[in-house]
Amino acid sequence: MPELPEVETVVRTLRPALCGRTITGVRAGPFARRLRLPWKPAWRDRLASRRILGVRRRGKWIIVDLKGGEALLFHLGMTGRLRVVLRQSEWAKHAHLGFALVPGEAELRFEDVRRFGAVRVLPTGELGDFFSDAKLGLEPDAFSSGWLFERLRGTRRCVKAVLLDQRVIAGVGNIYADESLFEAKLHPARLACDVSLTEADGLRRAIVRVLRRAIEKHGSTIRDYVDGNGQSGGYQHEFRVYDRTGQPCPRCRTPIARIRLAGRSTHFCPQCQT
DNA sequence: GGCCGTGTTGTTAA
DNA sequence: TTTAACAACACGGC
Repeated sequence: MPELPEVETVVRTLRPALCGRTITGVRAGPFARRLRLPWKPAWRDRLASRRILGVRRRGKWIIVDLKGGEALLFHLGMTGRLRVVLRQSEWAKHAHLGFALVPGEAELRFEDVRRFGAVRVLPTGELGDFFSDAKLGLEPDAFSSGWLFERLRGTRRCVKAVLLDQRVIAGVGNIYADESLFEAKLHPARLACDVSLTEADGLRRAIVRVLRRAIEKHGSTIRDYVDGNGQSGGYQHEFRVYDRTGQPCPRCRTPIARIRLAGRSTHFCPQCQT
């Protein structure tokens, strides 16, 4: 499930394959179907002959910056994949779009089994408005403990629900919310407004630490996720609570519990997370 | 073989 | 206004 570490890994693996190349055409895969946001035919012309200047990430969005003031944006949703393959290679079953690249024989393919992903083209100058219209929150390494404390203090939601809210922190999803709360020894169902400044400080550090480790392991592959080269991640082997229901807590050996919170499966140690 | 769980985001309802 | 619930989607596992 692509969250910040997976998206960051995709960006890092795509960068050397895309930077400096030129998009020569866009084609639909043989099994292409309507995505959450339908592809607009006019976008093809806005991409044609554009040289790729860079690839970057904002939250869970992937931004491909193009010469001439256009940007190609991807969101992987739950099962989206973005990878570079040879143009003549067979289309995956749920491949929706292919972006041909020169020089060379490569093609950037967008695949998405469940079609919760999104592709769009925007003028680079409108990116700021786009993200502010979406009320996208701060990157996890860009806020202070005091800021997090204030954001938590102002709401009566569970602390985990706040972590998952992209309008507060951009990029954290279900897996890393659970792992960060374990690292911070915070119970996921704690009311956000009851989290102290000291606890908020620990939580901020935990989030940054967990995400950094996950990026070092190239993200987590549960089922669908692969990086821009089609490689799986390794952080699923480092999970301490996520998907470890009933297994001993790595700190105190108490069996990991699982509850439903904010509509999501939530894993935690009932002994050492309080 | 039908049903459930899976997680992200946008929409709807309370 | 804030918060929770739900729909969208396909597939693996039981």
